[in-house]
Amino acid sequence: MSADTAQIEGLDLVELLRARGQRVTSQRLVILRELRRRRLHATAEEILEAVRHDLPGTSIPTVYATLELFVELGLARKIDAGIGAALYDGRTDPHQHMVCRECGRIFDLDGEYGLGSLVEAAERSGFVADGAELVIRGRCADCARARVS
Amino acid sequence: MSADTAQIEGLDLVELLRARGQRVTSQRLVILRELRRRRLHATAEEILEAVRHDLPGTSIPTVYATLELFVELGLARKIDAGIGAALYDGRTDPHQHMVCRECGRIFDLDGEYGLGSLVEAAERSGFVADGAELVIRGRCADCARARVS
DNA sequence: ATTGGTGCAAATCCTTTGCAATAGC
DNA sequence: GCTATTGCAAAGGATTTGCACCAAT
Repeated sequence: MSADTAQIEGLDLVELLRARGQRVTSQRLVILRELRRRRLHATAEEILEAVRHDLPGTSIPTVYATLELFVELGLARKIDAGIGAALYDGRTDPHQHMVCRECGRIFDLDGEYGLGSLVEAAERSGFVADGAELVIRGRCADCARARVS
Repeated sequence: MSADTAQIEGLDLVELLRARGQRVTSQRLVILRELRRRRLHATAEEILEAVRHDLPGTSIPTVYATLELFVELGLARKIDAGIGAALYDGRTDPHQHMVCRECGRIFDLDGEYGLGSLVEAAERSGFVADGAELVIRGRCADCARARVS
């Protein structure tokens, strides 16, 4: 992997890895770039597919390991949307998710709103929270419209 | 299955099934009773284990089908806690869940708190919500204590 | 008598593991 | 050179499917 690729594409990642004494590999750089390029959340399989062009021969265990590493590093979120596979999300700012029961698409819901008070209630019970993930289910605007007409 | 079992154990279930033209089977009655007896949420496998005494020969596909039916009927909630298996919860009143990253136990968090405003925000975007499930992750009181000392 | 439910076995899907080869440090 | 990472193949675990039999209506 060339030095300039690292400098252009994955500055924070390189720093984080160095700080932990972990290695900077092309798989890690390319997978992070792909994750960030997407607007929508992706499954490990989708990332593998997308990355195949730049990194032929990449394997699915590597994709899983890399995505889990990113979650640990705070570079990604793992979303359990209740569709078969886990989704990985390059957005790390506070936002939640809406899953359409009909078309299966997943939408972002920006902002924190009242989530804080639930987490506070959790902490009042002695639980030390370090993450909260809300999944709202229902029908997306498109599917709701189609159903009425 | 005897008539009185149905009357004692599963009144609402019987009515719901009749209304939909579905059959009242001993599996459905026993699995619902078991789900309601538990305080903690159970996996399909745990329900199967617990039900084996009253219903020898019950199969895991039946347990899954029955639990999914209950979710559809509003008699149970399915919780995707991010531990391998799905959990089924006989409590249907509003409450959320806390998952301990260390011991893996799952705790109830009662009340609605601010969840409503997030769901309202979802609806403002055109999404028609019919369910919301929050999973808070972190360390439970016991594990947090053990770690400090 | 009909046909919806069930049990069984096997398939499928997602994710993880073991191990030899490779590449980053 | 040392050892973390990788790729491969295979295992593992959860859930679903296909189909013949049974039991509720």
